[in-house]
Amino acid sequence: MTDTTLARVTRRSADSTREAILDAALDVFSERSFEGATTREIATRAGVTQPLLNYHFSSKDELWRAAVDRLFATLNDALGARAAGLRGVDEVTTQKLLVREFVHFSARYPQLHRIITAESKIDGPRMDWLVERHVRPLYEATTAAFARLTAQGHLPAIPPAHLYYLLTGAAPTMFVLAPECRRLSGIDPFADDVIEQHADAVITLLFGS
Amino acid sequence: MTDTTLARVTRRSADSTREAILDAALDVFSERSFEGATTREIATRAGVTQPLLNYHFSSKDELWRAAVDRLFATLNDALGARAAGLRGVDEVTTQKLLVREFVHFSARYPQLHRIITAESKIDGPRMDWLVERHVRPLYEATTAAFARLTAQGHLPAIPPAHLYYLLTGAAPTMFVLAPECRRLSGIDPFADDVIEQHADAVITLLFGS
DNA sequence: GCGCAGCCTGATCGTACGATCAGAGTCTTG
DNA sequence: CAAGACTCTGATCGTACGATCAGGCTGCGC
Repeated sequence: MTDTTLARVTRRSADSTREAILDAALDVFSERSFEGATTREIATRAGVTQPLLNYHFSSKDELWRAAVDRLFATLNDALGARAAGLRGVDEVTTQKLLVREFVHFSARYPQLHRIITAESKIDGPRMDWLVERHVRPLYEATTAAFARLTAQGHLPAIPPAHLYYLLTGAAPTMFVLAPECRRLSGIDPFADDVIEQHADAVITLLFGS
Repeated sequence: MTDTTLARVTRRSADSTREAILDAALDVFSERSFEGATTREIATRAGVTQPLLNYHFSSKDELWRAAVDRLFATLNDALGARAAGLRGVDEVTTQKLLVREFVHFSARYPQLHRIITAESKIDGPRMDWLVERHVRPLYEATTAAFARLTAQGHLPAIPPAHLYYLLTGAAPTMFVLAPECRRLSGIDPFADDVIEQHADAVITLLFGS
């Protein structure tokens, strides 16, 4: 038992270091973009030394991919769990609640949209990877649902691709620009009631109620 | 006359160099963010050598400010001219057309939102400058108009600050993520009819028609 | 047409970047 | 308890950054 415990402690220590690095990497990459982020700042925020990043991840590029992978896994878990709990519910209600979940996730992890925005500006290899590996599945599922809802008259007659970019623009921007928002309006976008109000607003805009 | 002409030619040559540098700077800053943009790449795109940037602009920081100043001047000119042409028209129609103008501007200069997004992520000195100098006047004017239209029942009952971030998120995102959009949907967001369709969509969402 | 001011370039400065490497410390295994 | 693997650090590599500086070129004013 002693051995197992100690083994666990050791392994957990290494794993928690990896997690701390990924947390810090996600923050710094989302704040400074890939080129502007420095491995030294990520290391400092994670409370480790800079060469350790190259020990756990072979390069800055791979660290970025690992951080993004984990973020999208969290998103897919959240949306998947929400959808699983709504089995049998009609599609309009389901989609409204999924949009609400998406707004909440955007508030919890504004890094998602910061990173997508930063990378999608240029047609680089990281954008290739990001779009094909993570964004496309979400895009296909979302636009398919939008097309069905529009056909049923539950959404305005707007092409699905446009609706997709209206949603992915409208939902997270207040949280992505949170420092600006606080300064301009005095509102803290991350307050629970503000998040809820924003989700209401997005749903009202899209579904009309 | 010869003297004047020649003097003008000389001066215009220098001015056009400045303009070329500002054009390139706007592109590179918007693509790579401030830290990720290199003065060498800006110089290359402008067709000049790198030290020339420090000749015309004292530092990378000041070059950034000059490029942003010019961009916001263009935006304010566009919105001002549109509003001036609508004197006497009722406010609902005016605001719809201003939103349309804003969508068109976002398509013409996606750099605006790329830069705002990049800088507003962190509370740095450039964000201070950007918000107080350029964003706040637009925010105040927009939210004031939204409050009036909501009171008159022309906009859904959503707090003006939320409406502001819904608009500034929904309108430009398709153009900001243009490379991604092309890849995901095959649609070129910068095609004239797509821009028009997107403007229609934004207005439909906000005003319900 | 000569000198001078304005526009621009090549060379180079100090600094900070990502990455590498040898080795220290720690814990498991035999 | 000795050997070895895993985790982590300090020192340092070559490179690319922003900025500076001395000097060349062009074209106008005297």
